[in-house]
Amino acid sequence: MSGGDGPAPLVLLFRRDLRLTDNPAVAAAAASGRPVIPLFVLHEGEGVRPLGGASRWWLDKSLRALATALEATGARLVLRRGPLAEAAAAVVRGAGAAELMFSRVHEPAAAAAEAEMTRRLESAGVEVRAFNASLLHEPGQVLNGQGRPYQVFTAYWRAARPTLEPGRAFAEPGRLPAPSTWPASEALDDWGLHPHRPDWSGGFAVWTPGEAGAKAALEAFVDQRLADYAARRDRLDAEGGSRLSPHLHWGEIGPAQALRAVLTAVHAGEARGGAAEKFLAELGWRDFAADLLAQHPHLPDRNLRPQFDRLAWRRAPAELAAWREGRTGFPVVDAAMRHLRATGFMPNRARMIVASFLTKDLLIDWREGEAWFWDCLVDADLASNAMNWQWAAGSGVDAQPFFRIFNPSSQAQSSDPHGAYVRRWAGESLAAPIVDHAAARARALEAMKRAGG
DNA sequence: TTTTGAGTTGTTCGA
DNA sequence: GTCGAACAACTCAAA
Repeated sequence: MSGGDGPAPLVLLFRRDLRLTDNPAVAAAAASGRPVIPLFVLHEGEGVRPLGGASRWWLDKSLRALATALEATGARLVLRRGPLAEAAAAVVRGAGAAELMFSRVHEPAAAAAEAEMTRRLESAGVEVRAFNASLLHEPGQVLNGQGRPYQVFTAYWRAARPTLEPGRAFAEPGRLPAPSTWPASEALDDWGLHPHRPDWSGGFAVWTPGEAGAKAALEAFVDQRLADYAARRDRLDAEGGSRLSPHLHWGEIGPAQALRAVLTAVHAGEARGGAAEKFLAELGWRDFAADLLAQHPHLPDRNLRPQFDRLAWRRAPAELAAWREGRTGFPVVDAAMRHLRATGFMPNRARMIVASFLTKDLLIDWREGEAWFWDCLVDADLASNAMNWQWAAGSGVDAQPFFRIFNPSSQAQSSDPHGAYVRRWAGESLAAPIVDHAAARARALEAMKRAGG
């Protein structure tokens, strides 16, 4: 504590929790009685994968929304770049802060950076408190009878689901006491998060990043689509998904808030338990992916099943480019890939179709697809993206039988029976098919049999 | 330790 | 057109 003019300030470090409502770190900071200095660090350091383009676009808007919301509390959002530990320590030191609070990011590299930051601050006599604002269950929390982490979702969820309760939301902050002087902040415009030359983000206007947009999205989902969720989420022509994934990724809304909203709707008789359970299981998949990534730090870049290391993936740059750009000649694949580029999003069912097409029909390494999704998706999430690509390729822990290869035509027939989705996103000029599905299927089966044998 | 049942999302073929 | 079986083998989780 410095001087005689009140308590030393507290640094409130925002991570993947860009919200004020139901945020444990924000609530704790507000209750501390200390002046609060909100900080966001754009973490650039070793082992940390740079954000993809769509994620950068989203973060730009979300930080602006957070800064505005903080202004209403009398606070300012301080922006810094650099390795997390250095940037946070510099702000703490400069402000003479006595405490730092943050909500954990559970990815291995991020967790390591947080541990380094914590070590450093604590050795300088600064109190550090960490919270969970982004998962219903943190990695390592759900264990089987042997005390070991689960490797398959169904068993994981059987154990995790019964422990979920609506719980109480953390209080919103009122006015946050301001420090006598504010640390210098970088200018968001200087970070260049919004794309330029070219600005490809015109179609992203369908999104409203930030806490207000997240709350509106949750409300619209619960009111309008939850009741039919289980059936319609697999329809490409119905927009039956929750569309919450990017908001959840950046923590503009927490999974606990979604859980409460959904259970409340069921309780009020606005939706059946079955639809709610289907959605809750999707929240469970987020937790499960984070758990798997913590268990297997190489999930994003190494086959979980080692026999896949022997698989003879094809190097086919022209076909990879055709896939990326939606020029494969398979209407549903091309529609989905164009949808992705235009809006930064693709429905879950479409993701499975294009992932199966890349890894089976084209026999191209799933890591190529993972990288493209990482760059293009507004909800790009290291754990979920990697887990799902490995699942689609068959190289993951919770693997499907390798002969389970999607047929683009029958998938289109069941998920887009009237062709509305295809017309919307790939209405004009479809190329001739770049592969024959039956032959490609046989090729993939043969290659996978050889690698697995 | 051994056994047993099961595993997000599928496709094809033949009766 | 509809239906059920076959498509491999393996790993995981629990009893």
